[in-house]
Amino acid sequence: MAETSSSLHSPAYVFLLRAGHRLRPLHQAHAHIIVSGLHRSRSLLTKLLSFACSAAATRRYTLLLLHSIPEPDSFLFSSIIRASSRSSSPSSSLLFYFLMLSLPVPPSNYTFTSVLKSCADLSASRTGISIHSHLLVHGFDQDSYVQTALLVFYAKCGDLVVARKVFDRMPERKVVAWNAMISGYEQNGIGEEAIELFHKMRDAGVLPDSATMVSLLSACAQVGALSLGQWVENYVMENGLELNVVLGTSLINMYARCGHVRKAREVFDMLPEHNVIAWTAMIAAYGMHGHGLEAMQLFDRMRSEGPLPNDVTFVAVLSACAHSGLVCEGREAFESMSRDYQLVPRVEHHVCMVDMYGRAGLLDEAMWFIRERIQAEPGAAVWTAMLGACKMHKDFDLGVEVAERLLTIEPENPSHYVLLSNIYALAGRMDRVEKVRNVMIRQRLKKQTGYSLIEIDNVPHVFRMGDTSHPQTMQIYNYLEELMHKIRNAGYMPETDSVLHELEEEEREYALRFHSEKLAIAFGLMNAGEDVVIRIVKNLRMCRDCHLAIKFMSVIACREIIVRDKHRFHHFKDGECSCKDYW
DNA sequence: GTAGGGTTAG
Repeated sequence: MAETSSSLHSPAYVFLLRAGHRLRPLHQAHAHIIVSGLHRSRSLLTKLLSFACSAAATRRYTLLLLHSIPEPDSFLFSSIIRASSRSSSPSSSLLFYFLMLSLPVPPSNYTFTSVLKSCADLSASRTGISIHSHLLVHGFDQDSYVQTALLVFYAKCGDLVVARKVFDRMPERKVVAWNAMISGYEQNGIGEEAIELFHKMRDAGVLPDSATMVSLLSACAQVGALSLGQWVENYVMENGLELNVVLGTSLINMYARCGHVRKAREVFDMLPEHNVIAWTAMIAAYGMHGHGLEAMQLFDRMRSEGPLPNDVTFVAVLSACAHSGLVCEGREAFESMSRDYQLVPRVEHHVCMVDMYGRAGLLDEAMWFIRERIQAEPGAAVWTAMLGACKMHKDFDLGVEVAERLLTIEPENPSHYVLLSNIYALAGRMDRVEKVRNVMIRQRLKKQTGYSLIEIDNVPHVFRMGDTSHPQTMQIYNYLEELMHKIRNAGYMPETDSVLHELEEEEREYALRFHSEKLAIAFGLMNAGEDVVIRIVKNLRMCRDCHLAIKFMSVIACREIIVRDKHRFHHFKDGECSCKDYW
């Protein structure tokens, strides 16, 4: 095919560049290329095709274009595969890849990085695994770019063991490879591993960059590692890493999830630019701390001076309303979503609405919403929210009905059984409680075990219920006994409801007194400085009894106690909780 | 022309 050096200086090329990713101008540029007699220029056609792929032009058009080119080469295929892998329909790149193989045109290392990225983004695990074997056949398994793409593919598909294998076998690990592995752990909810790998990275003498810090902060947010998060902020400042909107958002999220809403807001105000993700993160931050009014104020400001809210923003807004009892505001936001922003409510939004009505005690409204406003068959998440409401407001009949429906939808989920047995217990149906427990034992369903984490002098300590592994165990239990005695004298009465059947059989003897958050608080009161706020991170929801006990503890110990549970924050102070018992 | 980064319900 004729290639003239002039084709890249031709007016047609300028025309093409100007067209960019817009479809109609691309058609015009195509016409221009033909009219100027440059339709044999491979570089121009490659560029045109790549633009067409990024524009997610109709597949018909791109295929037509492709077929009009005689003997397309490896470079051309790699270009369009890369362009499609970054477009809104990455599956096209798989199509082009298999077309390439069938011709056959030999793939290159560039081909594999792109096509693996598509598999990762599509979670196309079977296809990705077969492509793994292709790249072995073509001898690209030692290419560090291909290896990193492969690692990311396995991590995105959730196979961290294989991802780690790829990582460990890399002869040379640059910062990008470390970042990919750290991010992989974090994205899969294994924040501890992400943090551990970060320490290994430092030991290996690899200098972290901004992307490392973003993933690391997410990991800190996940596990509640405040001191490491603060270290990261320091590092960023001292090493002159630019506080851009991505890094800033990660920092906001870390502070919010580690209990420091005010610091989160400071970072938000510091950012040079605010996109929809940064706004959403800050609204969510207020929401999870029960600061519904602040969340709504910020949302109003966003509507008047910020970017357009997206569906994630509305999840944050509705959740904030739900956790603060802002029913009218929430209802209006829900309507506004489709009316003003043409956003289609998804399951998450429905769940928030049901949760919002439910928490507020408007169980009829919640049921009405499920019946009338949800088009398809409501999923398990919606019923879980409904069940939570029944439990909170002690509507046992409805609760049992809902729980049984949940079990038919997701019979393999142990937490539904726990909820159902709780509802039966609250309703006094002990016979049913035993039945449910037996089903669980027969099916070997085990509920998650709870733990609580507290940092003292930047060192994290983890406690589990009835934990005796800590070196200070004796002192902690003695201290806790004494504390429980004091709060009983102050008027605390154990909420025995909560003892029932949240526990496995052998754990019952520990009952309520030694739930992990109580152990962590006792340990914190013993070891933290006088005026230090006690901060606990718990992986499950708190039970009613702990919630009540901690209110008393905040008075007796004269201390502010902040607990993050599975869903939100509780700030205990002077005998009250910021959630206003609204959780 | 190649690999890695932030927000969301229960």
